[in-house]
Amino acid sequence: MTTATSPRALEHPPRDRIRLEAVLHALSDPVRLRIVRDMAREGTELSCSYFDLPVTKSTTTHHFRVLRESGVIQQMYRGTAKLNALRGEDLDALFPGLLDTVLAAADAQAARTEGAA
Amino acid sequence: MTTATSPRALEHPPRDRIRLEAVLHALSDPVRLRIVRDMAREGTELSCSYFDLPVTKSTTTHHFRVLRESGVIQQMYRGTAKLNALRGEDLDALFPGLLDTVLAAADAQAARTEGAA
DNA sequence: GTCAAACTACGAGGGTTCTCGTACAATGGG
DNA sequence: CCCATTGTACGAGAACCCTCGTAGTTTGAC
Repeated sequence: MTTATSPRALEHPPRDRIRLEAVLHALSDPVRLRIVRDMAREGTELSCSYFDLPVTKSTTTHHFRVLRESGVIQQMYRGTAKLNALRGEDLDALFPGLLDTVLAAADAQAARTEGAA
Repeated sequence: MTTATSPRALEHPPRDRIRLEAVLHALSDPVRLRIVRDMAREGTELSCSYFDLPVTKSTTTHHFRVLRESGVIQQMYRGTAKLNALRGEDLDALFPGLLDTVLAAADAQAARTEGAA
């Protein structure tokens, strides 16, 4: 039984322990990069079930955990759902422009591959 | 026996086959990120033996191959040495600003960790 | 209390990665 | 030709990662 104030706690790295290598690794997986792109496009907190990913729910949980433990996203429970948000401020303070540049690169690559289809 | 024009050929992905995920993955390893930072700092072609890495030569060869096959660097033989250069133009054409942003992020992180020492 | 929805935990399989040691090839100098 | 230098190839071990299925937990609705 957990305390009433934080029913289910989730471990997040503090800002000063976010490592660039871990962020790059988190973003180097196609499924996770897609998740991050979706989150950036919507701009608001999204539940895990919002995403229509080509993997099972178990694998989805795994990817969200990698994103959280690397410091890319923040997660919090709300009822049975789990809300996800990009840690844009933290990332921009540590690595200015990195997230935006990667997102732009992903958009550019998507435009190229879609255009070739 | 190879042709005289290209004594030892090395496979490089053409520009349009460089994938963002592969680039991010290549940069997500500490040893490789360090190699890329050194290359960017020197700005000129460097031989593999220039780098003083905390791994054996075999492992060094492995990391340079990952960098080459992901499209981050270009390699060519020159005598017994092998010269390495960043594919800055290709990367910038595909993913504008990505390399510089990652390098700046790596510098920022290095400054923080060194400052704390 | 019962039930469905949302997500997690655990374990496992299969693949990839990082690392190394040893043995080998290619080049250039004496 | 002999040899030092530079890097490669191959194999192997340990670790990690992505994926899944099954079973379980937490929450909110009825």
